[in-house]
Amino acid sequence: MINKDSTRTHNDMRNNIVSIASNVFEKFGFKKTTVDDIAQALRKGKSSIYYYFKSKEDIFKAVVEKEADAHRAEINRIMESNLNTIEKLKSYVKARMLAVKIMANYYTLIRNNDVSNLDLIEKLRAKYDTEELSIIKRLLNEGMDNGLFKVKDIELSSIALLTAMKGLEFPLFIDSPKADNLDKILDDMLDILFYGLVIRKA
Amino acid sequence: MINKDSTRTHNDMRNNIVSIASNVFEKFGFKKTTVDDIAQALRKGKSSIYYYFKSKEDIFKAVVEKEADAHRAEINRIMESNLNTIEKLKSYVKARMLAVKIMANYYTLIRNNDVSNLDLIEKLRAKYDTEELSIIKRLLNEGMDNGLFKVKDIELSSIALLTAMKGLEFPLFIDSPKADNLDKILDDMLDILFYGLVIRKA
DNA sequence: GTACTGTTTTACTAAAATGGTCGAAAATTC
DNA sequence: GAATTTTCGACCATTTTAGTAAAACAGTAC
Repeated sequence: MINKDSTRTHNDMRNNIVSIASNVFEKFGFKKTTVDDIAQALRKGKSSIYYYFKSKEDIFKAVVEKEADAHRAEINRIMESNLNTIEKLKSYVKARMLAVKIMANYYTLIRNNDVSNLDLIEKLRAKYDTEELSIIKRLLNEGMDNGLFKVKDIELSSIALLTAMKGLEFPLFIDSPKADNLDKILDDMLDILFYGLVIRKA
Repeated sequence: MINKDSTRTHNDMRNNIVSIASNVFEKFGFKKTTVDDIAQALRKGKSSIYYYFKSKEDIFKAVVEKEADAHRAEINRIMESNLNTIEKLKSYVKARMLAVKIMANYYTLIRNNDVSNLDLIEKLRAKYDTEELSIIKRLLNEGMDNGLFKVKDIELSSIALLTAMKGLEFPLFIDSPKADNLDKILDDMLDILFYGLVIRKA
């Protein structure tokens, strides 16, 4: 029978590996990082890693998930705020674009788009895209409920919005604007985007 | 017969490769950079690289040499200035410590000190150390000539000074101080170092 | 001292990756 | 059109890497 202390230290070790692996992956990227690199940073043997994780990909997913958690916390803060739905959607889009920085490892993998990692990219994309669509739908539904939005097909509009944000990723990859510039860029583009969504009030 | 234009474009291509390779080596380090990485950055096939360079190590040496040239230009500017020899030596030491940044690839190789690269490190170390000793000796000789220095054994003092500067590299590796802080740190340490060298004037 | 558990390490394997070469094709020059 | 230069695909030998199994180690309980 596993005692609770050993479970706790097991999880402590897993968290330690994830934390250190995050730094190593950020430095070298998924492909160029070896499990031995991570082991050396931990001052352990490579095989020890496999005691805690199934594979290199398993470690990487845990790293991305930890980063995603930080991003989710930010999204939840926005969703539960007292902002009207337009402001919520604006804040959400900003936070989502900043995810490029918070979820650094995930976006680096996507940016490099190395053909050898397509399988992993697709797995992760599917997972996080589903989450994003869910959030966008909640916001569009909330807007429909309170009369701020008029959307004929929430499903299609959600997909369109997500696709638009993904289109914005590329310039962000290339040229990291300062935070205030990012705000201005997004404000301008969101005002244009909303023009077709918001009911005009006299 | 090679015409001069083809020699020029050949050299242009070599310079282009060195320039692009410099960025790739800086990003990934010598070991993790593959020749294919460099080729992809150049949008050429890997084999094309071998038309211009003998080996991966050959490319890296050319990269380091290009960085060293920038450093040499700075050193020559100091040596040919009208400063007195004490000020020259101070300026030299500062410039040399800044070489950690200018010769980024060389120092990154040394910092990582991966056992698999020891042969390459030793080759490069021998080359650039010899240059440095030569410069330090010139300065000490100049100081002896104009009475500003009193050095019993120029050879030993040169080696001691070079060793001291190498000792300073490590803290610089770890924590990149801002330029003005670096100036202050070096001024303080140089004043202490010179205390035993400069003839006291009444 | 023995038994057990959790963790780490050593030795190993199969597959993938890499440095580098060769010959042929393409592009360029004269 | 021929000569030269440049490029690339296919290939090879070697090295590296992800991952595994078994052994060893450290700590704990009795």
